[in-house]
Amino acid sequence: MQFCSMKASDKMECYRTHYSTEVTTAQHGCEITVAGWVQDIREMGSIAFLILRDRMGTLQVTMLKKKLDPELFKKLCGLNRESVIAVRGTCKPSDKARNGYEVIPEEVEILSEAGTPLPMGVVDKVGVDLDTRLDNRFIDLRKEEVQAIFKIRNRVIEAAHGYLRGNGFIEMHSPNIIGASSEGGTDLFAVQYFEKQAFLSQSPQLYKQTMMATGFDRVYEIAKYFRAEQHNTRRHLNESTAIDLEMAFVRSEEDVMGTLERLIRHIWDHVADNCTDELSLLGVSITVPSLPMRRVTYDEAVERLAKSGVDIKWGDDIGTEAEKLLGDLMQKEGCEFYFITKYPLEAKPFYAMPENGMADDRYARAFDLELNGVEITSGAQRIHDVKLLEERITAKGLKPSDFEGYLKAFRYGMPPHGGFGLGIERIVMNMLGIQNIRECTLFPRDRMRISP
RNA sequence: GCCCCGGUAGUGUAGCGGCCUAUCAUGCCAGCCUGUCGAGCUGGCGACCCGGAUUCAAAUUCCGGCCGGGGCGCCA
Repeated sequence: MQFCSMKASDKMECYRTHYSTEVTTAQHGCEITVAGWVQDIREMGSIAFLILRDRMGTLQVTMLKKKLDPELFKKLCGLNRESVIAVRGTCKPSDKARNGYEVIPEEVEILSEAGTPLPMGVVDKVGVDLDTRLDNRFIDLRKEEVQAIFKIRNRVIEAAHGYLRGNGFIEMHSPNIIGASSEGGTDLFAVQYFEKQAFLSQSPQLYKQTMMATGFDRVYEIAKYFRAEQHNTRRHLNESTAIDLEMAFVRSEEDVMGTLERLIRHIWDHVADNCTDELSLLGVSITVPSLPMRRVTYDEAVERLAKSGVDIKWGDDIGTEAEKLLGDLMQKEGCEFYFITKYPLEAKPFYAMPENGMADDRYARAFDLELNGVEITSGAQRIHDVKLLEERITAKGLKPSDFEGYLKAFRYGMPPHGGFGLGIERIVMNMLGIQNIRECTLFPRDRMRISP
């Protein structure tokens, strides 16, 4: 260890030689420098303990009053909790301390003093409302269980990038500021764009489809969805994130569903392999789904629900309560994940491919992927015939002329294609059993909140 | 858009017409303690969202405002 051979110097040469959990028996007896946030100080008269937290965990700095410079003892014990410090000292093995060692300080540098009282505690033994936590998210995120959610979220996204790039998809970025034409189905946020009115995009749908006319064949985007719906629920955000993809030369929606289920399996696999600490911290065990995932047609779902006493008018979407009930029914059969396929055409957006390619078909080649009764993905084979697309736009009460920029991409060679959008917050929420989706995004945007 | 519910110290709560000079915990401040790790003990600090109204009396009832939570619809 090069740090072992380092001479003690008057000045701290660096703020950190080791993270809390990186210290091994090799460092015992050597000088190390550690840095982080002061989580707690327990002063007991002649001995005091300072718990220092860094991104890997916590460690203990032990101060014996008799053996320590009085100035240094006072300086360390007088710190406010959550101040940021660097401590240079000797690493001493100890079976009484966490991680099997403690740091006997020789020098401390106060890098930032925390004010008091804290707007909320990091390790206090009292509850904190989600709202208070979100108002003070920078402190909330100091909690290891909160960090665990985002470490797992990071792995989810990492897995998606890895799987998709490994399977010929290229990452794209579509504009978030769009002109008037939109896919419909939701309210958009209006923004002033110089002298014009513009909107925040509800999804990259029309752009990723446009990309199918280019020859890239397979694209994906970690996309932002902006939706101006006045919903106020535990599973909706006004700004959300999705893994959105589109693939060309598909024979049917089955090709898309196959990609989706393999992607999901890879994500679950990757999280299971790389997040054991985080999962156990959150008390969650996850099961990598086996393939193929169960397919249930819309008609079957409606029939099953009818048998359980919930009547859905054919053609209507399956409501939240019914969706939950179906989730319970499927779970009894051992299916956490299941597709609902063959939706009524009328229940799906204009770009969904009718089952037999006719504008007045009864069903669409569209599917949702459900996880424990919550929709995490919506997808379909898309219409690639411009005539049919225009008919469907009209049938939805929209004007084809408003979609001219989009339709143009279909007139000069557009292959059959399909795709889906997979909500990242919804994945994390349902994977980890989190009750409120706001916990799954750093700075959530909901009906009331635009800050921080 | 529709329908419920709530706002009491920094944080989380109890109180729901007079017993409130407002409970408890946590936090903060001071003191004691040589092995703490949800440390312990002693003392102290700190709050009824705002504006009207009712009443002898309002944290408590009513009206309005502001802020927030949840459900539905819609969706990821």
